[in-house]
Amino acid sequence: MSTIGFRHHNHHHCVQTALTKAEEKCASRKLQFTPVRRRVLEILLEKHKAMGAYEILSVLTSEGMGSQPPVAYRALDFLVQNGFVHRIEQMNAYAACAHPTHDHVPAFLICRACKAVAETETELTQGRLGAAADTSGFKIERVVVEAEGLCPDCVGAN
Amino acid sequence: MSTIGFRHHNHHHCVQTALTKAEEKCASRKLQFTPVRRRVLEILLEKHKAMGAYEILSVLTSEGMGSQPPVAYRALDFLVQNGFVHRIEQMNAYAACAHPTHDHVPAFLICRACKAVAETETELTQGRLGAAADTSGFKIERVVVEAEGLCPDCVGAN
DNA sequence: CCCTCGCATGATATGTTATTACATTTCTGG
DNA sequence: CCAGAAATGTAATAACATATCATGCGAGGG
Repeated sequence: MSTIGFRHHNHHHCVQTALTKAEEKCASRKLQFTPVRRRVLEILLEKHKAMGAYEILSVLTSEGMGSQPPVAYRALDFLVQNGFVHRIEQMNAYAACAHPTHDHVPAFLICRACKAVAETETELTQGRLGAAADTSGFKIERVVVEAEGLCPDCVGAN
Repeated sequence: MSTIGFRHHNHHHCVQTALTKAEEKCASRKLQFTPVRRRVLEILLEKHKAMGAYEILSVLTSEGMGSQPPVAYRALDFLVQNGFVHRIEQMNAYAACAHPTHDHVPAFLICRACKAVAETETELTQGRLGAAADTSGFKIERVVVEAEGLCPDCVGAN
């Protein structure tokens, strides 16, 4: 899979596509794609950046969709749970999944200058970590892989 | 390097050794290994687990070494900066480094049941992530690799 | 010797992120 | 239509982290 996130593209189109896919996936799994959940995903897709829960909440509030933290956290939990959104641990923030149509182990490239986030993929049990887990008898269920550095634009700009 | 953390060992001995090493390293680099910094490292080494900043602070407080959050955070910053302690992003917690004598990229195995943490190593630019970075022109400076799952003890106990 | 500069600490306040708890409403399947 | 499950509304609070400014203290230069 190729990296997504540091390229220009037809954004309106990709937002619509992703929302439609999410709708279909929820329908087929009998999940409730409620207005708040839908709107939170849409906000993340539109912004195309990692956003904090309170940042998302403030958008919701300005639109009359709830003003208390649990509103945002519940929607985010649902979206993360179902693979539409990933949590970036390093930033305490959330970003729409770049390829939600298939199961995968996400890995991120995070620019420390402009905060852009690109998503790529990795394996659950990579080389050394997987080996270490095997050796010690540890059973890996989830991995967080997040690289911090400078994105192409910011490397140039210093 | 082997995984450390899910094995029994002479704990008093390893604490003392690590403290001595830290002392030496600070001396050689002209860093101030002050009482608070030393004690925070010692607390983490003794506990041999990831601890939150406020958990550490409460120990310090009970010993009369300061009671305000900045006391703990400053000491932790120093210890992290100098490679004596790692921050576990997923847990908002801190753990003493298992092999502080050489520079490395830490990777963690974190038990979701008992919260035990084992540290191993990885490369800055592993397989797919490194490839993705190269392709897109992203310059990786730091990586966070944290696996969550069940440690040998908890796999057995369910 | 003493000054001062850099670093560490003390202390207060505040900012940011996340959860608990409980009442109420809406949806879904039988 | 009803009962139970799922989602939402709302208030309060917990947990994690930083900004700011005052104070102490030790090493090196004058």
